[in-house]
Amino acid sequence: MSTDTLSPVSTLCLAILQCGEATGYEIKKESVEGDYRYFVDASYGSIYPALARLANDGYVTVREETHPGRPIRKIYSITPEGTDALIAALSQPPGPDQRRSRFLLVAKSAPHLPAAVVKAAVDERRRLLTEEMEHLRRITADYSDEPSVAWIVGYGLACMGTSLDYLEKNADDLVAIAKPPLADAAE
Amino acid sequence: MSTDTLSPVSTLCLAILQCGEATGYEIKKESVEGDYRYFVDASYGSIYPALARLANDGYVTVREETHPGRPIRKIYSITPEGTDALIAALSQPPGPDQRRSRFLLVAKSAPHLPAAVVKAAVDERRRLLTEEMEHLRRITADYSDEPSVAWIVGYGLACMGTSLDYLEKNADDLVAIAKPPLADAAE
DNA sequence: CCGAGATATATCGAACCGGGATATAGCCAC
DNA sequence: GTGGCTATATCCCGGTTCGATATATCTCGG
Repeated sequence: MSTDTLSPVSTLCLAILQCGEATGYEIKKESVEGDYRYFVDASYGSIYPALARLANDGYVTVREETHPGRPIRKIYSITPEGTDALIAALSQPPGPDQRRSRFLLVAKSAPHLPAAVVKAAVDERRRLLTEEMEHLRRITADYSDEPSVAWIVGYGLACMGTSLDYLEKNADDLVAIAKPPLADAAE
Repeated sequence: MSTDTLSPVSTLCLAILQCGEATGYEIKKESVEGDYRYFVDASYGSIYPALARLANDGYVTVREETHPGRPIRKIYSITPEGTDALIAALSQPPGPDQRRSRFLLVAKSAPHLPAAVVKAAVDERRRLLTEEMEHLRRITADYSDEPSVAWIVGYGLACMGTSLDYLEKNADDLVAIAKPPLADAAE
């Protein structure tokens, strides 16, 4: 093993490949639209280099399919060494979740922002959460045979439910904190 | 305005400076230990270049304090243009939260992992969540005069509470999904 | 039926970011 | 008094993002 610690994207690629071979394009789609989208995110610029490194380290193999005209399809498969590396990587303590929230930055800055901006952010967030939860509920049926996906979806629904609930109950308080639109004489 | 879209780190710096002048060191501490740590994260390697860009664009000013021996203290203050840029940046729809969760990757991969690994991850996560919530409860009193911080802390506590609750109720199910330690004959 | 746009697929490059190493000088603990 | 921590900034390497580019098929609106 040339590197003892796998980068997050490399770990993600191995985890996806553990469920079956895939192309870089499919891995990206999985991490943007698929079951993984709620807790990872990766772009071409990180996935393809990561796959190249993994191939170089012997953790994945590549098989090329040439379709006339189209770019070469590079299909990646995990190797036994790759499986070992994945298990080793996932065996390390996971550490806290990392959350990046533009919305919470707006909330924190509410005292310095016009009330309309705060209100728009709250509404947008409520909309997004509602949409997301609907989507999760819709796909629950499709994946009921994969229990780990069901577990994760349940987790996501629980967290988003609480989030939405807090938002609906406390939206007015937050907007009230914002800078009142009329009295801007006093900074 | 030379750039119409601020980078996330630049936005963060402006948001912090909006509450008062600070050095790069203090901004970093705020984003790692302070009120912002739950939803952003930034390092020296991103903060200092961002501050330089902001200064270059006229969004912040720098004042230098030379203490004998120590490195020069560069104290940054936001300008009116900076405030405008901050408000403009925060006025754009915030988009969904981004969550990076090593733990959920473990959960998703549970069928391919030894039960002990899954159990360790669950325990570690429970520990982290409990610690984090205790810390939040402790600081609630200190910041009761800043209502936006109180709002965010309430939000965080609600989400973490649900998270912990789901974890405690469903931990066994997840561990049960993991690969049983004895029967590893059939892959 | 023709062109606009989407889909599938990979690559490249510039800018940006993360984490560690480096420098320095008081202060605290042992 | 030595080693480690705090305060403070800078530099660098590798990893990451995001957009541009290439190209062939397929689909949809006009």
